[in-house]
Amino acid sequence: MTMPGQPTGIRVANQESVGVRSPRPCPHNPSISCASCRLSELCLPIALNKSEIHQLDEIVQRNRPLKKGDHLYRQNDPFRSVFAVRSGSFKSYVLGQDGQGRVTGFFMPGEIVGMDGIASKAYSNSTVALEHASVCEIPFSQLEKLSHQLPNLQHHFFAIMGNEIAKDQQIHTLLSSYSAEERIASFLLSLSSRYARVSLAPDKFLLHMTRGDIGEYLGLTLETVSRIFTGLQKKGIILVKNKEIEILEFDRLKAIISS
Amino acid sequence: MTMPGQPTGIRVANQESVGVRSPRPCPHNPSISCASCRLSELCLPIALNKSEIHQLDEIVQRNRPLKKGDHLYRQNDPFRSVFAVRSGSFKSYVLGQDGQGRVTGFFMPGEIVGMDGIASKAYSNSTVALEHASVCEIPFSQLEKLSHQLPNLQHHFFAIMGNEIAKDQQIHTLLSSYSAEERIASFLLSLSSRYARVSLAPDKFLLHMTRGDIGEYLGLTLETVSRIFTGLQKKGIILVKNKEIEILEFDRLKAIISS
DNA sequence: CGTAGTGTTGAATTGAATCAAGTGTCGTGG
DNA sequence: CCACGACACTTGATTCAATTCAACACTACG
Repeated sequence: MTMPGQPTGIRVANQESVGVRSPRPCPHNPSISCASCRLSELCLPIALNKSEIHQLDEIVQRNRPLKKGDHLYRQNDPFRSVFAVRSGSFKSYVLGQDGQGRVTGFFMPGEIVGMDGIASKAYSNSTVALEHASVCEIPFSQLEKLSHQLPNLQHHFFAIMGNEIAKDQQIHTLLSSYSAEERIASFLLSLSSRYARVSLAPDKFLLHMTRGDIGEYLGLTLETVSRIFTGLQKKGIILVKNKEIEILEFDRLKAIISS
Repeated sequence: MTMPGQPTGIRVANQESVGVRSPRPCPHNPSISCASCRLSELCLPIALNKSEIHQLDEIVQRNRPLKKGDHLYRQNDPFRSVFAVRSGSFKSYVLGQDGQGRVTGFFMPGEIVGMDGIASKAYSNSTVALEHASVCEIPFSQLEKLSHQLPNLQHHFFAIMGNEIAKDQQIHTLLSSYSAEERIASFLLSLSSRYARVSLAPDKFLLHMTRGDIGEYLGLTLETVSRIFTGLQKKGIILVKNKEIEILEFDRLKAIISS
């Protein structure tokens, strides 16, 4: 089973070194339009025609870049917008009554964050940048209005939300019946295919989150995450160097999950 | 252990539920309209005016009742409709590669099931009746069309999906950081408030699912579920008699969660 | 350069799983 | 209507995977 989060299209990416992009406009550049954005076929504009994309463009606010540790929004903030990640990555988390944080998700370029606030009109978690990052802010009331005019957009946004629901159910399964090693293997494969999706190397990437973040997300302690990483490395399946992960044997990593 | 959802069959319903209903039309009655449905203020019609409800009525198909064990849909079936539970209850589950089932959700009257299929155009889980039950089937393409005409409906369906996403994230937190006892306490309180929502006794109700189902849902074994139930009973917090649960002390049950 | 945050590794502990009887309940068919 | 068999549930003994506790190493950054 693949992990939530990717429409599974194992696209092979360039073999550039970690984090290096092709020589396109700076990914943080706020002046790019939806039409020219390199994520347009992953993000909201998918399935829209030129004129529709232009209308979408009108309501999208391209915010200034966020620094590592900057919050996009906080738990209980009034809900106004959803955000399309443009560059960098984010984590969402909630604070338990004991002050402990629980990570509820990681978000990469082309993914939509903030949909948990739609129903209650307040965000139910906080979302913070894990590295330099930028987003497109999409005011939800305007998105609704525009969706009402553009059936394609309405259809696509229903699909995005449906995908989020399906993904969450996969995580439910993951947490309720997978071992620690299976969870980590699943997590790495999920990250890999999400990197592939944005044309970054699927076999060598940086973990911008800490071991503790991964543990909270997967329902494990940070010590267990660390031990599993070194275990997988000893087996020759992956290579771990601090925050850099290289997947050496995809097949064996996949085999762990379908045990 | 039973595989969730064998096609088996034809078992007739057990005694009527603990909470007694007011003497309204039979809840399985297929001839009721949205306007006259006693769930109208929980279900899709909320926030619609009379004429809008009438239009919704036109696309809703009131299917014949399902018997315990009947499937509403199965994993990989092409997605066509979402379903509003009208009476009875359902469970959704996926089959692991080992043939083991994992329960992904339980659904009660007024709740919407089937949204996991929206994105991929195929249901990602199977859904089966836990007792005599009936549903309103809402063909999704028609719901989309109508949503496009009725901004209120579009808004409300976005909210329903957003609510599902927020709910799934809470389960994520539950599974990733709560102990067995906390999970069970949380589960019982969730059921309780969902019974209250449909005007059934919140302190005394039947568990239509098995201990094994609950275990799969909460990431526990059926033995652990059973032990926790008897443990809570010994503490005087709940009363367990086979499938019947009575909550004696809500406060202490709530206190378990915020430990 | 020092400090705080992050990560690794080891040893001891433990919560829940597993293994194993045994009882209770219900629907079916004799 | 009763008896049988399948399934559901309980309870106990044992095991084990992951947590907890603890010490230390690395890295990054002002």
